[in-house]
Amino acid sequence: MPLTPPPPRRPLTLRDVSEASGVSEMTVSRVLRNKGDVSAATRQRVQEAAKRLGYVPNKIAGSLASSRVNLVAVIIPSLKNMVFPEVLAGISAALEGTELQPVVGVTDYLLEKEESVLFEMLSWRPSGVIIAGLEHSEAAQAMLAQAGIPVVEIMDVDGEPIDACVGISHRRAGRMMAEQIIDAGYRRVGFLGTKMPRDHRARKRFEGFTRTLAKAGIEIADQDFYSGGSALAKGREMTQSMLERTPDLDFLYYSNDMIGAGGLLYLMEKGYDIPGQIGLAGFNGVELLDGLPRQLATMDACRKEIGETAARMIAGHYADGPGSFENLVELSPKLALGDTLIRT
Amino acid sequence: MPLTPPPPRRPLTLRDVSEASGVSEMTVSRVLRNKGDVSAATRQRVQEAAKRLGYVPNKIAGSLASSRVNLVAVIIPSLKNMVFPEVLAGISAALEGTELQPVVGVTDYLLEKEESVLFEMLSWRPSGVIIAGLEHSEAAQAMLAQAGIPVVEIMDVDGEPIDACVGISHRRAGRMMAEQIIDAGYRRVGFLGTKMPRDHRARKRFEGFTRTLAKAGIEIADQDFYSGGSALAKGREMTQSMLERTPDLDFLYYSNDMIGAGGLLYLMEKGYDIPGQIGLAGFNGVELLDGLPRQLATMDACRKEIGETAARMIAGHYADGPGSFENLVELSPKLALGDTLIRT
DNA sequence: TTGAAAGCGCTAACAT
DNA sequence: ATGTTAGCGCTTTCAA
Repeated sequence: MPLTPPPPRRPLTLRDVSEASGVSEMTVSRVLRNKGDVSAATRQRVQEAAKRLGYVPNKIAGSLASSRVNLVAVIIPSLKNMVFPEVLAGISAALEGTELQPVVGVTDYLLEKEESVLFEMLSWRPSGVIIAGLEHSEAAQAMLAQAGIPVVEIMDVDGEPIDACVGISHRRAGRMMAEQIIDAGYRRVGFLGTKMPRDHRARKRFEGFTRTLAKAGIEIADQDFYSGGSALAKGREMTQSMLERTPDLDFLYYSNDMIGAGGLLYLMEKGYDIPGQIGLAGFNGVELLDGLPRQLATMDACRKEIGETAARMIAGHYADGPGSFENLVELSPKLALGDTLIRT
Repeated sequence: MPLTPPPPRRPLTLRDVSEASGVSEMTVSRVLRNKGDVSAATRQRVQEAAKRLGYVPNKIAGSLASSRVNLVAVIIPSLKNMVFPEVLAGISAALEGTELQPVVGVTDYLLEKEESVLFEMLSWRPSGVIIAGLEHSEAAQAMLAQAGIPVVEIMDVDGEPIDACVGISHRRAGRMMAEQIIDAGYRRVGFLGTKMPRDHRARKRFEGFTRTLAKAGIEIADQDFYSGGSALAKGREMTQSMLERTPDLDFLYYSNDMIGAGGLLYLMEKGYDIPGQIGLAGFNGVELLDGLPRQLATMDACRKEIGETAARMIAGHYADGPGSFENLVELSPKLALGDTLIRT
């Protein structure tokens, strides 16, 4: 009895579907892409054959032939910092319904790695690039400028974008928080942050913050920077040691909510009166922390909106032509006073 | 005065580098890939020309010609659950130094989306697939089986893998926790979890947990499931309402550490004696929570190790041939008693 | 050590 | 509505 031949180890091609359906490769291609006019009868035969065989189109070949790659390169520093998955969610949401798909590359906050990841991604000839920050190596800037595709730099607007840009001003965010703190009457302010020379956004917030305090005649009374380890635990430790060193502080500004939460938990345990005796604020507005005993004052960095806007810029470039959108969008971080910063 | 010609809008090709360096395309290709013998002099001229022009190779064309795509498709349910970025970190680490690169697809815990993401990724002809879970649609299973590339299903080993598999047994994890709780003398146990019919791993833990309790003659005294919202806040709310409903509970088992942390914070505020009056445990061992006032009992799901092992399986397949590795690896979740489960 | 020819699997453009 | 032809930019293979 004749056996059915074993399934081929070689991936199927359009030709296989063409032969199985008795229709030319070109028409099969049309059906599979819903392009051009194909009679309902032919369409059905082709679809049936493709499904029966389990045909998966080869996008490598398709992209080469059409010189269109429906990928958007998204380059971010990390996935462990909740901020970036949220930006990504915004990007995915905005790309939903278009042909475009995000592809993520991670730099670990390393400029050299950013460069190599960028090179790698550009070699796939994506339709656009969304990249975190405005600071890149010269080579990276050259690549982006030469790529001939829309480039959106996100998260930060304090600098010179290569092409388009959407984000918040971190200098302004630092300034806004400083103003709140001053208005609320705090005077002995400590700063706790990350030891990340590469985190330009944190640096800019710090600068905006200290300058605004300085204008009001206030100097940072103490500061400390950590690296590595669990942020919650670090916030705890740093808060403890800072208050031992400088007991008369009446406000602590944390460069992210996670270490702020650690500080909050520590101070509550120690019986500090918050925000009377000491006020607290973080940065980012991570929903993750909503269930803390007190709601930490913070500032929302508009992460989802940034992702959505950036993605719409790229999609718009192809749908409505270049220049169909504002190419420099500054969003306004929203202040949330929570329970740890006295209302003015 | 003659102007230098404007930079071409068209991306550069090998041909451009060939012309600029006066060397054949083939030799340029050899230099750029470090393949075959090229004289040092030629090599240098080519590299110089490529760098000067800012040439970025076209991997689309390269992959089509060589029919090798150095991409590993990684398909996971979400990026917001810290677990998956950690698995990813393990994958990236293990792929470092190989030619292979991970590319991530997200399913949002939806089987249909998993299917479409898988189809999309397979159409790029990756060198391997790493996919979370053992439960897939029939079509997805067929695609994976037909793809002709190594497939590693991760996170879970309770089921039938298509090809290779690495993870923990969630049934066993549930059982282990139940045994600890029983040994510690707790008898009135409540369960708090996520309302995710698609989260098979949480379901299996729950099953292993309840069955083991049942064997010891203990029935779950109360249970509740949430969906959406901040996990910390939900843990808080659910704990409160459960204890109002069933005040005599002496243990709460949470399906993840985040809601467990919410519960812990709530109970500490209310002045419960933990773990004397009531014991607590979560699941996952998220480092994120290391700074809590008490260390929550939990179980490490070996996330990084899972990622590393899966990636090594794919890399090994190409480096040392198929069958060069164990294709079914069960890791042992490590129990961490913390401060919320009495030691026996 | 270098080059020339052929073709990867598909689609744009042009027939019919 | 369907088919044919000619590449897309690279790498494989073979020849020099």
